[in-house]
Amino acid sequence: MMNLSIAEENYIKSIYKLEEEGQEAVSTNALAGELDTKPASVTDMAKKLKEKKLIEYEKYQGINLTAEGKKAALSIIRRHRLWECFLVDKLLFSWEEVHELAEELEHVRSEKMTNRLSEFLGNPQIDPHGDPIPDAQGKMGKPRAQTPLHKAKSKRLEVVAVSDKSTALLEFLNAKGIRLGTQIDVIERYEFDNSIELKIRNQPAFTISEQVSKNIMVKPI
Amino acid sequence: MMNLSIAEENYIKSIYKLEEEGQEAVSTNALAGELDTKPASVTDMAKKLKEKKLIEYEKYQGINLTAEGKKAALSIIRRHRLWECFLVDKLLFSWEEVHELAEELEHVRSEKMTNRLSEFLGNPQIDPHGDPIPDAQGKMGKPRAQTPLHKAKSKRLEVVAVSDKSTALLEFLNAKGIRLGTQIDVIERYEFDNSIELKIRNQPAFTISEQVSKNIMVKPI
DNA sequence: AATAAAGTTTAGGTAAATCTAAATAAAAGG
DNA sequence: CCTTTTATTTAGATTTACCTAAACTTTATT
Repeated sequence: MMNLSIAEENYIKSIYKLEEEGQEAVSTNALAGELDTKPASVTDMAKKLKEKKLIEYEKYQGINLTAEGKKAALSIIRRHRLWECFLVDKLLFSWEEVHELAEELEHVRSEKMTNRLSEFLGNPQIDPHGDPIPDAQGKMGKPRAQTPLHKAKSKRLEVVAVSDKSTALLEFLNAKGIRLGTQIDVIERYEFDNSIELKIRNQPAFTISEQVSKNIMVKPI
Repeated sequence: MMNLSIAEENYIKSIYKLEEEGQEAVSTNALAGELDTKPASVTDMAKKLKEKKLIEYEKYQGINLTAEGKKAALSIIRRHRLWECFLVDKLLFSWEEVHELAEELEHVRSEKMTNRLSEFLGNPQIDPHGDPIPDAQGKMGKPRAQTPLHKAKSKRLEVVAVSDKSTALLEFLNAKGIRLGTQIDVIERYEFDNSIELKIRNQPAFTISEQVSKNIMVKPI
């Protein structure tokens, strides 16, 4: 596999993420937003990654990963998620602390180390935020059937993942007692602002904004 | 503590190493050799590190770490050696494989993570090559009394550290059955090329070059 | 002490990854 | 369908960490 700089790896990862989120072709602007950089920088990098055959790219037509690009992305994501598992399971970090650290650890590229790490952790299938971990061949266990809470139909739900990994959201969820596996009862949906009133276990009901419910992935039980 | 780039961290680490090896003031050339770069680049970086008050430096007079520079160095070395322990103890790498990987892992700068890693490993005092690990306050357990094998006087010795961490040397030592704690009997010293004939346990005697014996640190038993 | 050799610095340049400002293309709205 | 808005690209700078070649110090040698 090609040797990618850290910057290149970050671009590949972000393109993969935006494709996953449903963008047919990833736009320069969207990518700049995701990477917190400027559109002009994205255009520059797009040319380079096209040169390396990691993306398909035509002026003004957006970006898509090639098969090789996808492979690279999955390898980076694998490393990222395994390190998150390590930080939570072994170093006892809580789930809101690990994303930033894993952003750095993921760039240490050694297949041998990655595979040993996986083994050491018991070959985990999902990371602390509920996301599936690609295997050594780059095959990603398809996520369990899941819907963002704001679109879920049932009243009884279980939290299976969180799509926003920002410290802010995860700390909020901690405070509310929401984690992976938590069972939620939807009490009321307010059309006005799309907020949702819900209840978990024996605690008093509380309300969350659409902003939050969009990022909680659930499945019915 | 200041925010250092990876390049800056590597310079600091190398300066520390050369100072330890006895250089009163570290020369531009020596540092260029250590970092596998060119003297002109060292001069450039020296100016920057002086600006940041991490080194003392005057044109043509060589380089020394300031107190702050020393602190930074010890923090990097702590991370490096803890990761080496992790790789050997937990991921079951052998001692010749871990130096390069730790060179990358060491640049992930998080005190919290470093301290948790240390705890997770049982607060080890020495790394897989026998070098002491600085504690969270940057205090380095002074190495046990040790001499390079080529200067040792006694006939019965124990290996306490290896100063060259190159894969080549460590693989050679593996092949010969020399590791930390190994007991060595010196059979003969040949003045001609300063090679040493030695014997370990029940194995047949063999000879090592001065190049090798210089890098094996021993203590008498 | 003069000169040669070795070590170090300066000057000027390059590549990667950014940026701003200006130019250009695509999309959206009347 | 023409114009305005939005998105994207180009051009030209900047920063970091390098480099080479030439100039300059220091040290060693006659």
